[in-house]
Amino acid sequence: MTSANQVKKTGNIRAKSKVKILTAARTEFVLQGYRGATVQSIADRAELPKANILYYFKNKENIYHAVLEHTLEMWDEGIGDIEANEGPKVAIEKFIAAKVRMSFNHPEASKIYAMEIIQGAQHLKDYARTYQRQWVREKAKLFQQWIDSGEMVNVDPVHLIFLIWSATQHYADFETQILTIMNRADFEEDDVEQVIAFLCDIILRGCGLI
Amino acid sequence: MTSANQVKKTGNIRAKSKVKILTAARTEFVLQGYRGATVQSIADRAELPKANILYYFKNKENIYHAVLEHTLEMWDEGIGDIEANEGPKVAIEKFIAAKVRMSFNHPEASKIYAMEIIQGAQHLKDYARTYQRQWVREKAKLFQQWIDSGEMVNVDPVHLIFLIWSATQHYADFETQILTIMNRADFEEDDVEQVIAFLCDIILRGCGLI
DNA sequence: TGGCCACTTGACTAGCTGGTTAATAATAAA
DNA sequence: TTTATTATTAACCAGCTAGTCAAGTGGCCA
Repeated sequence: MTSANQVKKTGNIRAKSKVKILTAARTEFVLQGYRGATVQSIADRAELPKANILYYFKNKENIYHAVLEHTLEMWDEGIGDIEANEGPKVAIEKFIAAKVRMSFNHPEASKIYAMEIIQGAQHLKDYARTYQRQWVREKAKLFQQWIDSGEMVNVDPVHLIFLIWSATQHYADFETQILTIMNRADFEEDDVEQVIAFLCDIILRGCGLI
Repeated sequence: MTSANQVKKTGNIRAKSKVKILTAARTEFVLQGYRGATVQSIADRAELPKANILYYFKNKENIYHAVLEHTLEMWDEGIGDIEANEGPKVAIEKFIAAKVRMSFNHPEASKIYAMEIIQGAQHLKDYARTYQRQWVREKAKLFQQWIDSGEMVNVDPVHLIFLIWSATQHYADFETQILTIMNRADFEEDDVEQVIAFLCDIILRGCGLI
């Protein structure tokens, strides 16, 4: 009741400020890391006084948790879904395309997630981890069925999932390196589709699906 | 002359202390990031007083640079060499094997490097970047020749290099996630060879080399 | 033995950090 | 308008930060 009223009364200012802060915080955490991003630097980027930041989030860790939670939601959506009834070829194609698009559209989300894992997933909740384990097991079982029925070559399904994750996320996480090597300032529209085409081509052939 | 004398006279203490410090610093930078790793925390891990750390390295940035330089050397060695006269199959096999072994044997080096790139390669020297660009161009040309001579399928050589980098480094950088999903505490001897076999299998087939 | 010089280290400091407070302003409800 | 709630922000603080310094220790060569 109270909270419902609050949403109606003050939801606008609250919601807008929170978005502003979280957007600034996300960038700052990517650029400087958890410890390197200061409340002041987030405030500067959000163009708000520091005390205002701490009015909406009671401390720095809270800001980070909010950013991380949002990131996990995106990861969850972007992971796509490997559906059983489509057969391996279409399923893998869809999966790769979804993950590549995620990487190009939301590189910051991928970067935050990557840094969190690299540093030992200290802030990641247990449920997020066990959830992933279940997801991988479930999808691996699906791949195994396709292998058993001879629809695809015998490759380790779990490592196949790792391969697709790494290859697709790489374009977000290592953006800087890739752009340097390709001698470009930014990615362009075409790049996304080109990467999808390349990865589908080589991985599908690798799975004996071409 | 002076420096040569210094090496003879005091090289042992100096060298030993520096190694001790850099080892502690590498771990601390991976765990906490650049800003999160404090000189005090490095000192504690190295079991030396803080002032002693700053006797050997004049400031924190210097420590980080030394760690980064060492990391780049390893990356350089571990990158293996793609040799022209061996043909694509053997060349790719060797390349994959070298990079996977690097990831399993020196995950911290890979992690430091990854974090540096993700955060925008702020500390990476220009020469390191242009060097990599040249390396990729050179090797891409080699792949292109194999493609032109019909020895392998027509896939984008630059993206192929990215694919191999990402897939191999993933086992170092995302160690935590992979172990969680595989429900294991540590990697074992067999894992290395299994990963090499998996990646060679799928990528070589993807390149039309099996 | 004595003297030189690399090394060691406790004590110190200026500046920044996350976080609090209290006084004020804006907004909305009555 | 009056009143209650939410939002804003300057000023402040205790603790930590990187880095300095100066007084000392210990090894090595003549």
